[in-house]
Amino acid sequence: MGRLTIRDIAQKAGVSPTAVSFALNDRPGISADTRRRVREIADQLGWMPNANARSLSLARAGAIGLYIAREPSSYNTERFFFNFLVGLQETLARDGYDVLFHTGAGEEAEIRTYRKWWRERRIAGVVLLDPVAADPRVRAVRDANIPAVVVGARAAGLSSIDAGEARMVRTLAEHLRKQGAQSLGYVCGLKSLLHTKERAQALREYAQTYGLDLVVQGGEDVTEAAGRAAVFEIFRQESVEGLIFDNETLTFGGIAALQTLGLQPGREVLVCSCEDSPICRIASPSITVIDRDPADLGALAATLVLERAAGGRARIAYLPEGDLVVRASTAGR
Amino acid sequence: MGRLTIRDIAQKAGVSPTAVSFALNDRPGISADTRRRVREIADQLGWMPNANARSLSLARAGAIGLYIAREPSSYNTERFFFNFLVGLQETLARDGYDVLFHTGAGEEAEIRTYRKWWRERRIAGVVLLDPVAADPRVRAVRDANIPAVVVGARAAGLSSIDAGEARMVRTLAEHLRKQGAQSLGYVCGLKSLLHTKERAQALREYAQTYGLDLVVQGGEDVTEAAGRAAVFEIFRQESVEGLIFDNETLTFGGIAALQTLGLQPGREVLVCSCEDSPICRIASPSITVIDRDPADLGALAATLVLERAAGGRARIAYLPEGDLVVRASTAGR
DNA sequence: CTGAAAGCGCTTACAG
DNA sequence: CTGAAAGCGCTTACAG
Repeated sequence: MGRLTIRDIAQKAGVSPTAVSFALNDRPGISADTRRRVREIADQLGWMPNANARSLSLARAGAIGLYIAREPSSYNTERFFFNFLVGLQETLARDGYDVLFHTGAGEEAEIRTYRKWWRERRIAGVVLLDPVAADPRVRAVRDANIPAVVVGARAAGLSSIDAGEARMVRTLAEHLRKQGAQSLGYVCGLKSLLHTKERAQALREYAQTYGLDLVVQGGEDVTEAAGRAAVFEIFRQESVEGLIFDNETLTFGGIAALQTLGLQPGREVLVCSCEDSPICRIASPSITVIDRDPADLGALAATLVLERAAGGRARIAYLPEGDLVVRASTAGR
Repeated sequence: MGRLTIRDIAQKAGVSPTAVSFALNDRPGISADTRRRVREIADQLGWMPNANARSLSLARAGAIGLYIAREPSSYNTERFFFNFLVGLQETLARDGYDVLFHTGAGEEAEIRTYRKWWRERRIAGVVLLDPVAADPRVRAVRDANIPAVVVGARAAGLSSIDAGEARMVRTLAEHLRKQGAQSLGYVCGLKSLLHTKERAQALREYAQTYGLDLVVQGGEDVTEAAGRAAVFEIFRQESVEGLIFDNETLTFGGIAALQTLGLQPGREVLVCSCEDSPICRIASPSITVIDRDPADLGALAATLVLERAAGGRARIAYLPEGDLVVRASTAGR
């Protein structure tokens, strides 16, 4: 049974390969009886269509590309990427698509990879993560006509997901203010990322509206060392009463810094994170967060990119707002 | 240029498609001049071989399957799976292979998926994670003749990786004993997993050799709640001086429990984890661990499965021993 | 309702 | 050194 093909089934059923193909693909023009017989034989023999032959005939690529162009240090702790990948994969699978997943060095390699995948007819589209200003990837995929969805930024001609960054940090800032913080610090991860800029901008507007002080720090890295350094830097200049961190890794670095400075997180300085993770529940103090499952974002990205690959118009989708989960780190002053 | 093929290049170069194929694949029988001209035209036109046509012709599957059959709760915090995946992918890529990655429900679905992938000629082999006793997957892949590597257990006829579990927990136990612990607790994750059994067995032997007390707890789950519950259970029965946790998630749950019990981790009770993660560095107390990068394990798995897929004999590989990283959580009694 | 034939884009013996 | 032909395993107009 090494090389089981449609011909073998045809022979055994006493019909032509064409008939087998039609029967197995539920196309009209086959008698119910023949259809059933063919099906039974195929099942019994354990036949499954050769994926390459099928894709070649149909001129259909069976995967969506996902390329993560970050240093390992920046996804070591964050649960984001893996959960995103899982959500993406599971939703793609419902339509019979797989994810073609690579990690590697920056932008140029990423663009080269997309082009290669596309020309080799391996992908039906791509999902772009971590958009930056004037993102060269956007132009590259548009020029190459690769269906794409951008996660977290709009781009003319491509589908995109608005993850509600501004709204999210506003929710956190509002919470901190109501808990008594009159001055805020925002510790960001990579300032080249658009979502970082959006968050900073939204916080500036919020601070202005309510007459709060705001200082923005960090932006070079997403390690805990970066979080720690940012907090030291903030408190070298002035004393803030509430801190917002881009993710859990930065948050834990920041908390360590506060403790070194002799400031009690959760009372003297309120702390919250834009990214949840189980570790935020069990840390002490436990961390106030916005609860969004990256898998939902991945699922939404899957839906959008498949729509686009199927010829649908580019559109913007909105990620539902996450819940504010209040924990000990913002217990109050 | 929508559908660029070998014929187009042939036409432009004034040779036959055969010649193009030979030139591009570095096969003998083509003049150096023709070869160069064909290459130039292909590059200039941006031609890349259609992956499906190529695989179909060569009867070569271009991917290795990886299926993770765990609940999301058990990979949320652990960095293991994602880092393993990255290491696997990067090493496979060097030989032009991709990883076909799925997550999903248990055993039966996993086996069904392997069979399907194999019959569809999508994979050249599989990597089996989380082996259990009398693992039905081992039999399934062996019966189906699917080249496979088992990560963490030996299986006749399949390649496997010995990750040195026994040695690792012995190193930790030795460290705890030297820091003054006379009684040990081992908090395991899923007791169905073989590596859990190996660790427990090695610890029992070690305890016997040195006349230490040993209690084994947990085994139902790998959440922080499970870690907490296990520690409460241990101290309800007796008082141990050193604790070994299967991973960082359990560790943090256990630390929370110790604090609730009024026991100071790192002094009254020494704590260490079999799995490192950046969070272990910045927690307080920071956690003593064995430092092994799951990406290395993934890379080794890639090497083994490709060897096997290429017709090599099944063999056992040994993961190099990780370093003991001593931190505050075992400062001493 | 069914079959013979061509095609998807490659690779590879087989003649020249 | 080079080309015409067959084949990989499917799908799909096109005749009957």
